[in-house]
Amino acid sequence: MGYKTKQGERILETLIRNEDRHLTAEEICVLLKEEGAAVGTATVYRNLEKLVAEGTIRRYRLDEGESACYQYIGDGSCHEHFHLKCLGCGEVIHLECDYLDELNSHLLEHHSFHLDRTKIVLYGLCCECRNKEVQS
Amino acid sequence: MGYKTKQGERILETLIRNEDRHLTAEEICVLLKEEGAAVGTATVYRNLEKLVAEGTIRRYRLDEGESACYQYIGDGSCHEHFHLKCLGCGEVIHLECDYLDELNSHLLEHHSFHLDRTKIVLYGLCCECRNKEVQS
DNA sequence: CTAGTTGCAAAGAGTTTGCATGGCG
DNA sequence: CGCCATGCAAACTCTTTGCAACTAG
Repeated sequence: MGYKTKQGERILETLIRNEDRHLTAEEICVLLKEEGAAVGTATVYRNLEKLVAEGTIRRYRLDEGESACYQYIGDGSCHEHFHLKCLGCGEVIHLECDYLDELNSHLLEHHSFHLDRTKIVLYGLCCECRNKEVQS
Repeated sequence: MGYKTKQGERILETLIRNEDRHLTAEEICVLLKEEGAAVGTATVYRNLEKLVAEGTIRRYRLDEGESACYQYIGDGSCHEHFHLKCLGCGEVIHLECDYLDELNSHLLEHHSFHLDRTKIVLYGLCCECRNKEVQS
């Protein structure tokens, strides 16, 4: 079970080519259509689901009401990172930081919880938006 | 702007009465209906939106595809906490822990990011599910 | 009286599913 | 050839919106 199809390959290619970004299902559809090789929405979702299950890509939702985002994980460990989403300007900061290890250790030692480092999204205010808010 | 209505009061009461849980909009509808004082879905959503904007309740989404949850914040600072959601059994662990301060400091000092402590949801595996996975 | 609020039903976004057709192995 | 994948459209879930009736102040 698991045939190799043109559509499936093209979807994965697109994710790999954009591994520094996070794409929504619809963005993937649009990209594929622009390349002249449109793939049905349902097919995109079904392939994404498989890739997530395999562990090839990660999936997370950046905010309420927004659509889910997908990102190629790659083989390295360098892709474990925080996402910091600013509630002011909406910017998403990708952050690769060793502090993750500390957080991980703390949760493990004190709360017996094994953190999944691929899905972390924290909310707050970035520097600029924080300043604006303080001033007003 | 801002009348006091029976419906609005009842919605807030329900949230306060369940401040240790997180309720979805639909659960609130059902609870109100069971009390014999049904409130329209749209009204529930509109009131929740206001309460979130006021900062009276918090709102977060525990997982993809699931509906948003709402919880009364109260007046104390003791309600700032992590949510740890186990990807194995689905259990949500509410955790009040001083470590939050450290995380906060780190993000502020090293990344100029001011954390919103009301919206934190981390994913991973709880102790039991971790053990199961290691064994298999 | 007048502006904010309600409730219904319809619209909307994002995602999933049923089913006939098509393609991989 | 058999099974899996595709694509379309319809279904579905959660949430928002339009609008007329209602109600708090």
